[in-house]
Amino acid sequence: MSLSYCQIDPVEALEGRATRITTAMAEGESKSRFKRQKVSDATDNDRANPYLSHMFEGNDAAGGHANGYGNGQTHDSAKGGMLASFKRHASTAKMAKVAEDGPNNPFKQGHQLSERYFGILKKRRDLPVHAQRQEFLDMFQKSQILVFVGETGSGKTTQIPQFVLYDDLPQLNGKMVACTQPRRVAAMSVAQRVAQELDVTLGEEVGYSIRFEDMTSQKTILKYMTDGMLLREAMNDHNLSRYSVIILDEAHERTLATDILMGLLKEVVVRRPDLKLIIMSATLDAQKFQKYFLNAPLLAVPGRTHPVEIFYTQEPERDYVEAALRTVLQIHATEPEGDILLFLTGEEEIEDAVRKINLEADEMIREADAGPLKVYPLYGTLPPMQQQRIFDPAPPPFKKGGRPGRKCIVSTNIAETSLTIDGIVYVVDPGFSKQKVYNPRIRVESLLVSPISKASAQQRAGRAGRTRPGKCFRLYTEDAFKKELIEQSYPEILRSNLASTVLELKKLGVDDLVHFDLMDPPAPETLMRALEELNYLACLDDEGELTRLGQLASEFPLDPALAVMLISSPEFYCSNEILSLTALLSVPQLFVRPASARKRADEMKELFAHQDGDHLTMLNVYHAFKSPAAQENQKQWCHDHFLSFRALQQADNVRLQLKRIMEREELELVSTPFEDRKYYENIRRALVAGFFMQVAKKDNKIYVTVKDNQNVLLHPSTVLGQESEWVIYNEFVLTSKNYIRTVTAVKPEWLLEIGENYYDLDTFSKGEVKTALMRVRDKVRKKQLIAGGR
DNA sequence: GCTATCATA
Repeated sequence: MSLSYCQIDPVEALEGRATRITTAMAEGESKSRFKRQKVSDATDNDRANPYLSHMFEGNDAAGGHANGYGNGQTHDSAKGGMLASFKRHASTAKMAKVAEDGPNNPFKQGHQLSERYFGILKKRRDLPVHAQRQEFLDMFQKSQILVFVGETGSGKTTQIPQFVLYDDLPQLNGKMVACTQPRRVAAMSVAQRVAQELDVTLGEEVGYSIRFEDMTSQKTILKYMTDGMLLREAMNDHNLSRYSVIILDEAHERTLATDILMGLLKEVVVRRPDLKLIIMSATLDAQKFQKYFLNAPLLAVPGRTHPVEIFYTQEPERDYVEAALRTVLQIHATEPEGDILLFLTGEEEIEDAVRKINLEADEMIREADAGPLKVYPLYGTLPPMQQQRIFDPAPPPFKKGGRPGRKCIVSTNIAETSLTIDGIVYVVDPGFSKQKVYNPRIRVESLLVSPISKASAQQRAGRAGRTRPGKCFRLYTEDAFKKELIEQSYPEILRSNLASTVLELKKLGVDDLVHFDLMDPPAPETLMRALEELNYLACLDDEGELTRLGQLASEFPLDPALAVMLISSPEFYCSNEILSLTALLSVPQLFVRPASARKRADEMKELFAHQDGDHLTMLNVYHAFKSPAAQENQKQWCHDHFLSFRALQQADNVRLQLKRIMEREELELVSTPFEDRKYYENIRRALVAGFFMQVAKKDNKIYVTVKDNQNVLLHPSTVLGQESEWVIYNEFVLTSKNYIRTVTAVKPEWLLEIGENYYDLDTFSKGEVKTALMRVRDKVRKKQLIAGGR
């Protein structure tokens, strides 16, 4: 298909390109490769600026004589105040307007509304959703479930929960309104914005709840939270009884947590007729939500955006990176002022592209009198300081009245949803992103560069119209867009290993997984694999019921194998160490290896290396990080040792959270004395308790995974030598070859002893692994016999 | 001889 590409040497491809551009410019046909198609709406959004709040003092606690001002309505009574005449689910937009107009704060007894409040109120009433407030209320009051469609810029995330507050009055019966977000930053910044809009202190009437931070109190009536957080709460309160209304925002993103919540809430609304549910989504798939929720009524509100012109290539591009670079330079040479956003797939590709654009731009400046061009990379693992640079203003022209300067941001799809950059006028979309895929047959998750969906393409285009009309250059044909791109990306639940999810569902009280009503049910094989995995981990018994161990494991925000390893670790006298290791294994890569200093980075890593493997090496790193020498200036220390400060900090944070759960569940925190000969051996044995299913055995030169019989290689980043016969691994990475990464040497006797059920040799197919294990088993038996005989 | 999209508890 035309979206695929053949890899050609990019440098070679780039040569001869400068001429092409110059010719194109000279002939005035710079956009000849593109066919103008249609005008689409782009995005704008009113989302809160997290920095905004610092501009205001934001405290009105000093004021507040309660008196019945104006409209003869009230003095502030204990119940209602400004809202005294409101009845639950019987209010009108008009009534809300009167209450909003003050002068007293309807949600904060005895407080007058501030000047800032009225300033914001004016702007709020300009938002598209406000025109349909009454319509919204009519539907909300009539129906238990409502699907709400609002394009970006409609104001749905900030306004709808407030509309709900005025009509649901959760304070009257001690309940809350919840609004979920897929991302933590969004939950935080939206809560902050809405607290301002309601003229209350963040954390009081309006709060948020995310992992590591609960910014709510007894007073809270509106709570923004991550979808994962609400799911956690559901585990201990199957009816989510603290809430009278639950709003699932950004449902179209179809995160795993959102999908599970939808399935769950579909059941909860039956048990709780008093609970109302609002599903908020972008336009495209609204009907699908409606249908899933038994034809719930739908309300649609337009967004407010600037138009974006879309251009397609006439012919498919062979090499999307080369085509992307060419397009960026062409825009710079020929288009009026405005910044550029280019979407590529990963760190290396992006750094490479940044380098090349810089080179070419310099040449254009020298030879074609082009304006200055600042190029910035953007991806998730980029240090925050460098991420911040994308917000720097574009460079000014070289001389007054000269050709305009601009910035060009080369980004992963982090700029598609998570980060918005103002001032982007041109988007270049090659049509690819890295996506997670799961192969249940070999139980491997991997990342693959794949064509994006139509919905993603639209989202990307929208990024060009945030501040004014923009243009989007799609590096594929219109035909490819129409015929080859799927409508929506596959939801995460269809692309993941579901071991964690199945454990969560069990804990949520869902017994019959097969009949659990999910919007997109995963393949039966994926479910079977998950159940099998949990059974081997002894989290589920043979009947599929949650065991005591499974109950415990579900308390931890960890993959089941990691949770089981942690819970078992006191038996191996090393729970303190496994606690650290578990935290380290659940954060991003510790070791930093910049292209410019690979050798020095490797030398530094050598300092921490442990001959028995990467897990122990990571533990050494953590211990060194916590040593007095490093604590003095952690950041510098990490930098000097080519370690990721962010990852280590995060690991510290996770460790603390896990430790609290250990203490709550009365799991002992113990260590083998460091001087003890068995210090490291105990840790390696504990590893086996969680990862006995991820073992490989050396067979001649290559390794073969146990049971799945996959040929694998040790990842070159390992500290382990080639001589270890049996290894456990943390992950299977499928790139240029099959690699196993983060590996540690183990003894086969431990596998038979600690992973007893899995290592029932009758279940093994004939082969080198089985024969070797049988030999080990016989040896162990003989030893036991002799020992027993004495 | 190394290819980490983005999130989440």
